[in-house]
Amino acid sequence: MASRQLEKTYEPKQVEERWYRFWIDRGYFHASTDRSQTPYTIVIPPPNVTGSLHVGHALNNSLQDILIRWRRMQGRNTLWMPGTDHAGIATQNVVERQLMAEGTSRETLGRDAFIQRVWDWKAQSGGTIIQQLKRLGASCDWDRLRFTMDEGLSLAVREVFVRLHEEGLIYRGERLINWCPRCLTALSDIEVEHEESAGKLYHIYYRLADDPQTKLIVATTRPETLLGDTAVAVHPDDPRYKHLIGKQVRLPLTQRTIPIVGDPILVDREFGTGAVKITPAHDFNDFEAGERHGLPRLPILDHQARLDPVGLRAAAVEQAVIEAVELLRVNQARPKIEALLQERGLLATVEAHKMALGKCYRCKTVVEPYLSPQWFVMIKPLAEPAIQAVEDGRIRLIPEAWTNNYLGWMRDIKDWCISRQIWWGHQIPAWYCRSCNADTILETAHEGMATTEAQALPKASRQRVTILSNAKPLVMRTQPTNCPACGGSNFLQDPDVLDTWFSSALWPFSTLGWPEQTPELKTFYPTSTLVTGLDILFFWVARMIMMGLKFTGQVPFRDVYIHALVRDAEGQKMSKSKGNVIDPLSVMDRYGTDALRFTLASMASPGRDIKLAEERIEGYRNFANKIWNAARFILMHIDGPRASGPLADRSFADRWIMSRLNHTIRAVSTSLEQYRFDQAASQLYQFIWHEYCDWYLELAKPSLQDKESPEAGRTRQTLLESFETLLRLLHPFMPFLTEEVWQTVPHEGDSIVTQPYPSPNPDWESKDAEASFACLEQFVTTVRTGRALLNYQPGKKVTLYGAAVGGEHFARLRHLHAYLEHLSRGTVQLTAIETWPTGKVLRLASEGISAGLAVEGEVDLESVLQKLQKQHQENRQEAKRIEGKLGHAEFTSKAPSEVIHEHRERVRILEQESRLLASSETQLRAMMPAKD
RNA sequence: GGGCGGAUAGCUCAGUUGGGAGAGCGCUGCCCUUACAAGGCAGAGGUCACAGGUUCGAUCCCUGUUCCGCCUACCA
Repeated sequence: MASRQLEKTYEPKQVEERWYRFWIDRGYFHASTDRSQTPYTIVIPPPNVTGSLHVGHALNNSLQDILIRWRRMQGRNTLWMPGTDHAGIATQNVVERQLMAEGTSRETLGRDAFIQRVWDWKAQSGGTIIQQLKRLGASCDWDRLRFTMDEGLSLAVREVFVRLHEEGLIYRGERLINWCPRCLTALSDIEVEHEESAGKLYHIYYRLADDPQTKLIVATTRPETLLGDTAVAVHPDDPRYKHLIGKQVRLPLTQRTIPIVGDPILVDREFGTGAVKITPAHDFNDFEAGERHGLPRLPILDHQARLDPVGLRAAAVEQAVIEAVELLRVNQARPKIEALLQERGLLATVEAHKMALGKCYRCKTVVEPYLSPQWFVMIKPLAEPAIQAVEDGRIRLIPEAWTNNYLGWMRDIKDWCISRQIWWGHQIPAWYCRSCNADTILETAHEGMATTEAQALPKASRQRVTILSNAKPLVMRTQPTNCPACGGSNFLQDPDVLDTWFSSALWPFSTLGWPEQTPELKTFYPTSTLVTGLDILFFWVARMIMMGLKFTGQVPFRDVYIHALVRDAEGQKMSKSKGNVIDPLSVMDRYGTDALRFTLASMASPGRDIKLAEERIEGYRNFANKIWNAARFILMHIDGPRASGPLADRSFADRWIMSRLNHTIRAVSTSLEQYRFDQAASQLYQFIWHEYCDWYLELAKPSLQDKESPEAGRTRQTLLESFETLLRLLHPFMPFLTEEVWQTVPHEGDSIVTQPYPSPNPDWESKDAEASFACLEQFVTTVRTGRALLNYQPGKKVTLYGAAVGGEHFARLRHLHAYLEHLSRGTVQLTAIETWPTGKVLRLASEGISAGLAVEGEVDLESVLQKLQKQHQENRQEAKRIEGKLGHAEFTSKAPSEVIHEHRERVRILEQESRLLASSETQLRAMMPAKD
């Protein structure tokens, strides 16, 4: 029966969807707790449910899929746990935009209806990225798909919250936190991005209260906040100012006087004027300085970062000033304040000043330090074991260079603000008894509410609830029925939700059923490897380690592979606004999924960002096509008997390719074990294209094409055996192509997905065949160079001569005589150089192998001669260099003997080549018409 | 300010017990040779950023300099 024939080019689109469905239908990706094989587990970094696949996802998930498919083929019980993240702020924004387009708002809908809207949205659009991951070939166990807001995961969140609270590791308090005045919520420290920007440094006069002639100059970048100053600090050892400590200054634009305090921590004597204003309600350092000196906090900004009239009045700001700046945003108020100071002659100088501005990582709005009651995780006790786990190697970061980064951050970690003033997310499981907290729960819709805490709530919210920091929460797994203090049953649940990363931190065990001790948890936890980008090392990885250790007593994963960031071809970060985004979906459409995956793998070098250019993808598309065509060739020649038998009985070509295949299997396996996806990819590429296709298939042709050949049966056997094996070796990288091709060639089993991954076989190794190949390659390449020089047509039969330095190489050439004639397309005479004709032969040499080509017809002898001369010159230079080294007594006495021997051998070969080239030149000259 | 990484062919990057500088893409020439023009064959192209040091010998190890990234930080 004739084998199936393939189309001339590989068309990925036609095969990808078909095979993916086949794999899913057969349940190949499903992990089971019943299997006895060693588990291998990866939990996916859950993409935002609002997300759609970008090239960073493509990289991240391609690498995970390579690992998972590799381990699955190795026979491990593999689980790749998929899922998505509810992405609090991002998702809420998406749905709010929809509402806005409909002319409504979440406030109009109310909390419950709004949350229902988000769920509706998720049901309709939240599966986008999951479908896209499937297109990428991701072999996740989709039966186990999880979402951070699922019931089970939410249960885990409440459990963790309650337990941490019971241990005193979660607390509520009024602190300065980072506040985004656009998202109207608190952010954790790491959600603030610092960006250098040009600002101004204002020097302002503060007059002494009892001696207005004496002025202190205070430097600030934020003059508008002076309205909330409660002190001025100088260094206690500063001779310029220390006598002023304890005195009062008049605070400009207000009716207040404030003290001068000495503070060695806050004040840097070298900077500015050496005198600094203290605004405890609007600056982190000042907050701490305020604590040290017992200063009051006067908030003067509202939740939208506008100058708040209530706060300004409370700060005794002059009425005229209030009228000038009230309800202006900070950046609008600043010039007004500057002008007012100028008018009154209180502005000394203004100079340009570079500073790092904190911005919201989601919306890039400048964040404000903002005083409000929030929930925090006391992090030091959790960080300590997480540091230990990495220090003692229970968790390995790869590349290792990130370890110090991690440790440094963990050792200096600050308490984690986990409450967010949004609706979409895990609402904090804390309830307040209304009767016991009658004084601390404020429920007015009053616009100009005076307290700072009231301002923490979105202004637009009609049902304003403010829970003061001294309210008494009941933290419980479920809503309490009766107040333990008063027996009352009227409760208010804390309106805040948790930071999305709080639930993500539980991902490796919450997805496996924790807090239940499920079979899944017992089988698959701790997980094996986490694959992630550096950008969420602190957001996610560090927190998973802390929570995993705290609640399971085990590390959540053993290896953390940190991959690079994908940039555009110019090295710019990809962003929609720059328009330099490479869309992986479009890439898959045009070049095929396998080409994209292989490209990303090949560029995943450790410690370096990936600059992705489309030409690279095209190159690997061509690679896929090359394999496709190799398959076509094989299918054309496969019909006929196959003779299996010991490798020793097979041809030189067969033994050589099996030896190289074995070498490649070993190399690829080692690379994968070390997470060197780039190396593995290039080893595969090199072997398949430049050894298997370029040489082996050519070497195999004579026996395949000759019906009489006694070799044919054995060659067909090797051809198939090697090809089927390399398909399996390649499968984790190019799953679709390999399945498609594998199904057309003879094989055992239903799918390549579940076939064993190749392992090295020492019987395949043949040093002898590899040594022979080196001789063959030298000879053939040299002949080809000569043919190109002489401008011979590729098909032209040529008379050739061959020789070698050393009997061993010469014997190998003799043994390979038929191959030499086939590949160099000519008749080859292997005899000592001395016996070659003395005229009309172009003599060339390389690495001790010599080749002669009969010169016939019209030939541009001049250019051939030039080429020879150049080569000869290089030869002499190299020989001189090496002889120079050998001439130094220090070298010959100190260098290892192998090195010296190697040098001598090289000189010997160079000498031989030199003689050959010289005689070749002489001959060429003799053939050329004499000049003049 | 602190920390980390990088600088190798036109471009993107490999390159460990220190000993003849590599790949892919691009470029040049020849070729539609019955698997593949998304291809074949051949070729050109490098003071391995700079300056010192260690060594018989340095792209590799050490020191310093310059430039470029990234992370991190409260210099008002």
